[in-house]
Amino acid sequence: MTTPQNDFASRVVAWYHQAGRKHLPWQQNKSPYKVWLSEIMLQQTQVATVIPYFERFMARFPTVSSLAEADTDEVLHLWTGLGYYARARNLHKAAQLVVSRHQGQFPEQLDALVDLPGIGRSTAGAILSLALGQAQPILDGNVKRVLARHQAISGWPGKKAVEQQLWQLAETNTPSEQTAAYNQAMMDLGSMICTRSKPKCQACPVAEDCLAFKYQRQADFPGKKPKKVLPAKPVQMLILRWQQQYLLVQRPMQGLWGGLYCFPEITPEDSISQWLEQQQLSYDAIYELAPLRHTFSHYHLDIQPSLIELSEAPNSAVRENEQELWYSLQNAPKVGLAAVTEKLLKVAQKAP
DNA sequence: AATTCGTGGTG
DNA sequence: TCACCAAGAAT
Repeated sequence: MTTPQNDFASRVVAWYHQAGRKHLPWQQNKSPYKVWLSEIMLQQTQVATVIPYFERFMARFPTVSSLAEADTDEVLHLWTGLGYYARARNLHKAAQLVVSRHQGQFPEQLDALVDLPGIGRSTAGAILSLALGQAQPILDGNVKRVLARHQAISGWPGKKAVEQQLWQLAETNTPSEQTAAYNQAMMDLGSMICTRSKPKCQACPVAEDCLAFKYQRQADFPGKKPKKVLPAKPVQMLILRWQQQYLLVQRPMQGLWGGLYCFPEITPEDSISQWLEQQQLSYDAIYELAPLRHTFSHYHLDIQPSLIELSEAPNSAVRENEQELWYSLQNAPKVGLAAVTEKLLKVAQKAP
């Protein structure tokens, strides 16, 4: 076992062996498949949130080929509540490409990995370094924070120039030996020590030459994203109930909640009774449920849900060319739902 | 290059 | 209650 050639890396690697995380589910019997799946789930998502999803996913799809053969609906079903559903759609496509293009084996070259949907440079670097021991740098949010503070890189990493500087640093700091330990250590340092608030610099192996620590300007790095006032979008959601089943309509694969099954939506100006008439649906009662605000990264969705008790069996599709289904909690079909849809289903179940 | 993609935890 | 944002990639 060779010691990393640069002093920064050797301190980081030594710290990893002493205090790094080694018992996460995707670190056991590491494989490119496990590392890939975990890296995709962990994008913009915290470890504690991911763990149960990862376990369920691995239990159902233990291999890349089993994932490739699955229905997209079932993949989205296992992703329900995790968010950023394009990750699941891309994961599924990439699995099929690994089978068709690479004979079921993960490619071991960076470019071939980046050519798969949902895999960018950092995720590719993580797969190659963590699972295969290749000397590839990574640059996730944790690494960005550690490097930005250590070298006092100013500016928001969302800016291309800042990102390029950080990649340059990542490349020069990443050792050619023990790269897996180094990369894992950098992520652990970022999430456990070099936290965004109240960093534990006393426990940091690279605090002695950290510029942010030297000047006590940890809060200044990395630069913050310019804040904007989120717009609010009002919408009515129609919860159509017939014999304890609820009408859900599949959304287009592109865009928000792509491929998920959601309640029909109308604008706040639209009349529910007119909409029902157009759909040739008759009803016993309409209950206006409590409004709720669901906040995305880029806007607030102000939802006015209405529970509509139908009075006779629905006979036709709500719209042509759209998948629809009648969902019951007792016999739930394996399709993808947004967190809000799940929440409203439970609310409706309790309502009269 | 700046936006678009979710959700739950945290202070 | 609410702003902030976490193991990014695609467009």
